[in-house]
Amino acid sequence: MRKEIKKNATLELNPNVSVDCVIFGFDFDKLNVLVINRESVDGVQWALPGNLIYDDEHLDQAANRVLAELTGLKHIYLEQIGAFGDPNRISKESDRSWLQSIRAQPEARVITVAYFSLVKMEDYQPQASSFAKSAEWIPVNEIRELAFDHFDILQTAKARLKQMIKIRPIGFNLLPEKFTLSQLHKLYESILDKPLDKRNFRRKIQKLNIVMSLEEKQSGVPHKPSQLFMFDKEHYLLLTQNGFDNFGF
Amino acid sequence: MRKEIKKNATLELNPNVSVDCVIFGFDFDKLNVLVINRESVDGVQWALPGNLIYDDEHLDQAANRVLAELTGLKHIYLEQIGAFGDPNRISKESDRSWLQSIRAQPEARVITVAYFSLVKMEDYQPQASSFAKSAEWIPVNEIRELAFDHFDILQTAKARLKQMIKIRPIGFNLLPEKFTLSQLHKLYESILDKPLDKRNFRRKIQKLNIVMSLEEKQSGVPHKPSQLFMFDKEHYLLLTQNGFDNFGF
DNA sequence: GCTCTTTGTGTCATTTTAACACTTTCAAAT
DNA sequence: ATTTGAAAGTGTTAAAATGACACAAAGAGC
Repeated sequence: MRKEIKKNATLELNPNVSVDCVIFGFDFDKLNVLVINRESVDGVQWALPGNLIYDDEHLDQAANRVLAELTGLKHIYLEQIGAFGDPNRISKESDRSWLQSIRAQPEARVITVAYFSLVKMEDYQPQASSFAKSAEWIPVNEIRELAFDHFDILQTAKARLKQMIKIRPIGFNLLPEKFTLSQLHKLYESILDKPLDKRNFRRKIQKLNIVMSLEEKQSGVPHKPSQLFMFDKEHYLLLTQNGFDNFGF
Repeated sequence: MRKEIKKNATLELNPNVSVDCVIFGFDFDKLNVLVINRESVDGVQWALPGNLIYDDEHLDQAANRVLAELTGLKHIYLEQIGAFGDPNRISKESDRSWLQSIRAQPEARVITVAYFSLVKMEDYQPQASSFAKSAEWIPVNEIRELAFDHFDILQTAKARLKQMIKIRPIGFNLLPEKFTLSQLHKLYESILDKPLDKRNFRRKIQKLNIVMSLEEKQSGVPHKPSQLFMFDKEHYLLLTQNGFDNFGF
């Protein structure tokens, strides 16, 4: 027997299963990811927010709890990416020594279940929170290395996001409630990682009827102020009822 | 400490992590799934082939091993669907009692990592193998219940398959090397669960250049014999190099 | 040679796509 | 007041893709 059977396992960590979260944000220019940093011998090392689950906890709940504990972000919809479980995932020495310092069983085989989400960066400024020292937005394209297998997880998350945005209007989660078509345009270009013709993009979005234009314009900008739009959830739901699941980008 | 730390964990099962496999087959008429059956108090109960992983084993390897052990199927490409881990997944009494009979720690919290694959049914006839008594093809649409959370897993696998076939030519894995366009057509209809116009379907497939027609026809059929085709991998790879990832169904 | 069954094929009207450039509006600077 | 810079906003056209639709051809079995 490898572990004792407890009838009441509440509040007991499961040493074999963790969750990690890939949180994307958009600064109107490029995609960012929320990472936490830890000190290591050779400087700062970034990691995705993640930790072991409790034995009686739903995976989805665990992801939400861990994210909140490490970054303060609460009540966001996390979607599962998949499980990552290379038995040799702890290959770097810095990972090993860090685990020694935080885990009761640093040598245990861990498989991790990864989640991703898209949030409005304006809603979450790590600088302003009590977690300021540990959580940080980093442009996705600048990341070269992360702890454990987190870099792999990030790549998978990017690919999944790219796939998903062609199928569901998740992009709107990255923008404020009121946004301009240019912002939306830039967002799609960032995620799909290719240029999209401005006029064709606008035409397509407007034809789909998934945005509604407000009576309001940008102000204070040193150029022609843009019309503001909102995501039109109702029209989108109508679309899906006819089996719509392809935005055609 | 919940379990002892072993330096050499080889051949030791990890009580918290299992894998389950959803294997789809196509009988030229409808989709089928490979299930194993177990005896229970109230008759026969079907389950997906699955079991605990070893502590030092890659998840993907574990899935292949378990599948081979339970069904004899080897060397097939399994793609991960995701992790399923409701702490209450063992809700049915029959599940509980079955676990008692096969697991060292029947009460342990298990999260399972699900995989799916598509195979040619002709390549695998459970009746003919030594596993005949336990493995069986069942039409997907006739399945109403499975052990544990396997029914959920199956639904997720179906949805994933539907998504995937619009993006990658995985359907060909379900057909023999030489097939007719009608078979391919029926396959797409089965997976997408909607009728597709025959002529438009054929036009699209042929325009994409992903099938090549052979010099060979069906024979022995009591009607006009059909041209045989093969999947044209080379042309498909060319397509992907231009970023092609949408078959437009 | 008749019947049954499935294969295989073409057109047309409509919609969608991709490519492409110039004017408008505002704030800031002069 | 005028200029400048910067992004917003807008339309046409040719080519391609889509969806709807019906009948002749080929073989096996009787």
